[in-house]
Amino acid sequence: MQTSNSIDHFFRGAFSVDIVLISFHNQSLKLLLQKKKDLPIKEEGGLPGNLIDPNEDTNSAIDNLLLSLIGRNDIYKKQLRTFFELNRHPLGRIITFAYYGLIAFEEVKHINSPDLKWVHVKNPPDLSLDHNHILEEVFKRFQKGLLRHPNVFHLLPQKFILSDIISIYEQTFNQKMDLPNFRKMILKSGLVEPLGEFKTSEKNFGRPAELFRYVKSEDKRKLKDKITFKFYE
Amino acid sequence: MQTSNSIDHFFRGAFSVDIVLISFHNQSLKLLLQKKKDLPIKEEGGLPGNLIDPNEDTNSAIDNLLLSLIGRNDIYKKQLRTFFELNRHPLGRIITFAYYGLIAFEEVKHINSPDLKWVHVKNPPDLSLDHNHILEEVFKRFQKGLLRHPNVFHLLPQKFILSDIISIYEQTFNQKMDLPNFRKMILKSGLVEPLGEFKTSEKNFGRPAELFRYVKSEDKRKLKDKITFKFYE
DNA sequence: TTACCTTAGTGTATTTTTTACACTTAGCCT
DNA sequence: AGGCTAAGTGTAAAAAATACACTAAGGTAA
Repeated sequence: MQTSNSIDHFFRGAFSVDIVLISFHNQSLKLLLQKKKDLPIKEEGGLPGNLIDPNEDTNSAIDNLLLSLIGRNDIYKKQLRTFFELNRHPLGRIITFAYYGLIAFEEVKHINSPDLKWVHVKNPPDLSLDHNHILEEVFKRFQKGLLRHPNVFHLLPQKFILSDIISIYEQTFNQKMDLPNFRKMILKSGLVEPLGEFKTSEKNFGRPAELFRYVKSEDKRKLKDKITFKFYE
Repeated sequence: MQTSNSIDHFFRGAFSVDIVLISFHNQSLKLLLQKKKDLPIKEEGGLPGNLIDPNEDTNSAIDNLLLSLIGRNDIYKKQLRTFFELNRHPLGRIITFAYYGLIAFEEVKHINSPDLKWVHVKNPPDLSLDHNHILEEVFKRFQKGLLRHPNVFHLLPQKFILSDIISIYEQTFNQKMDLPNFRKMILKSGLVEPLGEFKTSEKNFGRPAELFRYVKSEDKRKLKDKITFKFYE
């Protein structure tokens, strides 16, 4: 601790928010990237982000960022951790709050800015600053989230088919799942409800799949410790 | 984003580290508190902490803090999250990195500073700033850690008895555990090894318990998804 | 010495959950 | 009609979690 006349010395840091926005489209997990012109950065851009005004609340900073990106901020989002390495930013000591957000692609498919681009989450280009590192870390948390919480549903439209869920899990964890057993599990969990409507696949073959909707459980607490997907191999 | 001539505006924040240091002594979970004189604070003190120099790495800040508190920094510790509410600190915008550390009591029982005090972790006094809130959050993470990782062992001496483990879990989760089944579980996990030595309880009655030691598993990865203690009632 | 209290530790039968995998169904295509 | 594909059902076996009776090793007190 310092005496009060040197205390100003400590107030020389800045904050930012960055978001890993994930969506699911065409059977693949997407990530939103943004080109930035006003920083010494790589061509491809990086994670969307903004500096935070010292008088601005962090939550309002992420809300404003989302608003500017996709026109809304009522999506599923979560602050994951802070990146604070001393030299992560060329402008000085900037620590960043990394968020991730999940959104159904149909909600954002209209956005059309030359600065924004969806890429496959599993092989992103070189990103600016330490954003590849941030992405990596956040992706791990995304994985954990999928294992312990009913987060998939934020990536799916209102009406979805069970094999979309399976597809997301298989992609996220790079593993094949056993269809019959997954089905029983998800059905037994009470998280989904069949709608009696069916949908033929885009490829136009195979048995049409039934559509389901997500049922929010009254008892989230129980859920958290109950949902434990397990994979083999 | 701002133009470069106004960028200084953003560099007005400070950082600190705070630690929730937990130990286990006399069948109860303890927490280390520190009295601070140089801040507008409550009598009882708060979590031990320090401001971080803008040029100092966060990890080195926590290491130095630990060194000053207990004379060593090679203990189990983990950065949990950042607390960043706008008005959490009267001196200005200070965000804090909250760590927790686990240590066997015998390693720290010698420390004897008038500023430091161990209290029962479950009913702490009023702490300065938002430290009660931080403690609450960190304690939740401590609980999760106990469920998913072999963290108990950091609270125990080299040689311990199985009922100490049980005691820690029962206290942490406020629940009675089934001794016989717990035993099978922990034994099957391969995390402990019997030493053939025995210890009569302090109360001097009941069958003497066997001493065990912790065996670090080669395969931590498997552990993480394997250990899932469950409680009843 | 014996009866009895306390805590440590074992054994086992039952229930529940997980896993493996064969089989059926519903569509389209040729 | 036969074959392909993907959706969906059924079931049996294996593994894990749970309940709980019982044995063991001390101490204390009559």
